[in-house]
Amino acid sequence: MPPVTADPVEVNLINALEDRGLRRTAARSAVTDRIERVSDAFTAEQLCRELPDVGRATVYRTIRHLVDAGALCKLPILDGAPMYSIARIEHHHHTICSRCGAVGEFRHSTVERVMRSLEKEIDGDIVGHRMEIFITCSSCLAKSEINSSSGNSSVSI
Amino acid sequence: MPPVTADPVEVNLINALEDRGLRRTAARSAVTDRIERVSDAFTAEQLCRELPDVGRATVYRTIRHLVDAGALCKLPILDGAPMYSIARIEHHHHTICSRCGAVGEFRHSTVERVMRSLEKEIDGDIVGHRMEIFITCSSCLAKSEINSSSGNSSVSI
DNA sequence: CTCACTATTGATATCAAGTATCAATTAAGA
DNA sequence: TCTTAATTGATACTTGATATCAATAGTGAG
Repeated sequence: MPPVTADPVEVNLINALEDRGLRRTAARSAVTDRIERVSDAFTAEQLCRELPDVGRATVYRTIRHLVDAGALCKLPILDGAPMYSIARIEHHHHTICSRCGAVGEFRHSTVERVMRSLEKEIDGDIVGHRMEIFITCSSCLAKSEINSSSGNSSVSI
Repeated sequence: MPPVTADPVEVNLINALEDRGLRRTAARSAVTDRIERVSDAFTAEQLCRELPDVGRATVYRTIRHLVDAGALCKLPILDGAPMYSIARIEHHHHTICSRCGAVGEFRHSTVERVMRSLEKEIDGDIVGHRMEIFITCSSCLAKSEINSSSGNSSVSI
């Protein structure tokens, strides 16, 4: 079964910054290039470690610009540093693997229908919503099957 | 229109701690009593300020025990300190007023149905989900109506 | 191309939330 | 009451993130 996807948009983070009137600089390009190469969600500290020649302040500032531009999603992580992922599709929700932390995006019309039906029941005006689905992703499932068939039970949650 | 509610369970935080084999102490009672009196969501720092005679470490520890016991929900706030609210109903989602921060709980069977239909499409096993609805609550709506008709705009966000 | 001006950078200091430490205290069962 | 282990809280520390500000580097005008 394929992962749930929907209308991926072209990702060009440095352009997203220029569209907001920000200059194209070496430091910003280094940050956006790196983010585009990371397939998973990442933390700010992680980026700082991978870009030792870019100052911490610049990494944090660039991330903030990208979130403001809507090019990055800040994921509502409960513990530890917040994580970010590229917003590849317009309005979407996230799947988060509770074992490896891999983040996926999905869009589902039923979620939007739920919102409309809730509108009648909620005591106030709905201005937005957010949904995360916690999963064990297929590669983690595969790993644990290998481990359990070999008698090795080293899966940590 | 009434707020959405569902089967409120009796809340007794100190008992929730005792059920987990933790002692009933003056400091813990002070913390749980305070939490039970707070109607809204709160932060750890807020509790510390309101309980100057209880050590910070104890406040943080007690909150963690309550979350572990399932008696408190840790809300996934994107910016600033995480907030906590009493888990009054079994499995539920949250409404968060984006103006005043008031947190409500709701349960909706359609959300559960969405999960079941997504199960077929997601690339992995679903192990949990979370949903937050951002609203402007009825009292904030009322305030802004009063202000716009009287010209007084003292609403603070 | 050069100049002038402003945005940007990044080392550093600082802030804020939260945790670890550990000696003193206290709850609770024998 | 006594004993023992749990609990407390002052303090130091860790971590994530922001503020400051002098030095640097884009960019548009001339």
